[in-house]
Amino acid sequence: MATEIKENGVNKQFAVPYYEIPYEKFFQFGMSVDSIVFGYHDDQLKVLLIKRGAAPFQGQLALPGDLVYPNETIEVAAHRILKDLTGIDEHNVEQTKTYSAVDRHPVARVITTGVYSIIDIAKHDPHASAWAEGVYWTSLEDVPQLAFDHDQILKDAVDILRNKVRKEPIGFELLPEKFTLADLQNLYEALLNVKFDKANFRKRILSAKFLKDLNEFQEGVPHRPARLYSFDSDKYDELRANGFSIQI
Amino acid sequence: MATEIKENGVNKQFAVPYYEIPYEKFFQFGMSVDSIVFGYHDDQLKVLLIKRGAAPFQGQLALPGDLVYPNETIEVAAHRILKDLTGIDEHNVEQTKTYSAVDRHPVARVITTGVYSIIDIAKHDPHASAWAEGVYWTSLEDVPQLAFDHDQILKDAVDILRNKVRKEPIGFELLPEKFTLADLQNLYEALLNVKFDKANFRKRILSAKFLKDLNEFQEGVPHRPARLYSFDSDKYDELRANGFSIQI
DNA sequence: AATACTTATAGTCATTTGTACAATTAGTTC
DNA sequence: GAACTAATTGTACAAATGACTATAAGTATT
Repeated sequence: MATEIKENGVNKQFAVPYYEIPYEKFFQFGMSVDSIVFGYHDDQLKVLLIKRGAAPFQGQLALPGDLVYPNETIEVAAHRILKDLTGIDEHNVEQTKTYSAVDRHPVARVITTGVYSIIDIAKHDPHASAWAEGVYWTSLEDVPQLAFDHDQILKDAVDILRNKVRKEPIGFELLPEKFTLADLQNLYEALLNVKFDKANFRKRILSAKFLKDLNEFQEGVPHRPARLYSFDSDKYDELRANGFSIQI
Repeated sequence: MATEIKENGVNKQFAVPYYEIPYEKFFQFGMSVDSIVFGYHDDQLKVLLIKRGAAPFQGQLALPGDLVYPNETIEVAAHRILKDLTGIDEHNVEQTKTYSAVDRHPVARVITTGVYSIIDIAKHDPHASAWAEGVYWTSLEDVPQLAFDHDQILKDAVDILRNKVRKEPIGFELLPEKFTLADLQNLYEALLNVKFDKANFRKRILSAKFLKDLNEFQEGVPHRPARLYSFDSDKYDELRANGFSIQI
């Protein structure tokens, strides 16, 4: 290891020789994370927006997001921030893209990473807290102009979600433990904003073999009760390990 | 717009009320970019590595990357840095992921975004400059342990590249203006590390209709000369606009 | 208790796509 | 001209897709 030159406890040798810009300037970025939380309920796909209660863009709708703490990863920050602003706790996030336009934040140089997740609206009860003045589940077609570059961030996230959904079982956590094929079809139709033929959807899903037939049936419906299934994640992992991938 | 509280020219109202951590601490991130440059030549897929001539990880192989300037986007920085370190100028980059583990950089808090591109090895002549002590085209299977978390960054990039390649025409800039179907097949085989049946590959590609038949033929080959094609980007854009997507 | 109504599920069938492989073609080299 | 190499075309069967019909199993209505 080469000799280390330390200043304020920070080794700067690796950067110094090649830049004319003062060293400190390289370490003045703010990092933020913006969550695209998709929600599903009653066959509808929505996105969670907050009303900003602080400048900039005070009063305007935005994706829930904020600055990353110095000792956090993006993913940890996403979890904390979403909980702070909306009370929503549990969610598995995945990155979309990182946005670094120099003027994307009107106040400081802030680079942001988008992360998305899908949750069951019925299982969560968001409420505005911290500097959020309101939280709203909004249908995609009703989303108004958002703060910052959040329009673009949301658009990109929708694209990524729809691509993902077609390639692997996603969103089983959005259905009850036991669900019917019609439930599953409704979920996919809401996520993708398309309609499938019922008979063919059934064939395709069943041929993928990651559903467990529970040999139970719906009750209390005013028509022929449907068969209940559950998601067989062991089977799915096994299929996946063998390089298998479905196509919806 | 709410009243703005400025300090050192920076509006801090939006952050201050909710954090116990001093404001400045949120703006001490370093941002870097690491380029995964895939190269193609002689039916081989390689990745461009540099030997680090500065701490940390001095002497070790790494992806070419460095800190983003305060006035640059990630993409602009990627271009500049790759040129500085290797002399490679033109390349279209796309993001892979952003890495934010708190200790991923041993010296400072640096978040990095991966970007990848594919270039024709024959058309570029990389040479080490700035703090790079060497530049190497390395076959994927020969890549040693890399600096930082670059092993993971490279692995993720390969996955993303391979996914991408299967879904849209990519890498036509890696072939000469006029190429044969065998050339194209070799390219895909190198990128994906698989083998295709020649007859079936031909049928699939031609049915996608984004190749222009030039009605010209190879010359000087010791066997039946192959028909030459070029990539018809007008046709491709048209197909793409109609929601069309190929599957290799 | 028969009929209407609703949704689930099964089956049919023509079409397209995928895959393996054989056959033919068009050049060069010996 | 025969042998060789690789390009290209063709063929045959399997599998997947998609539109559609038929039947089943419940409840609600009369």
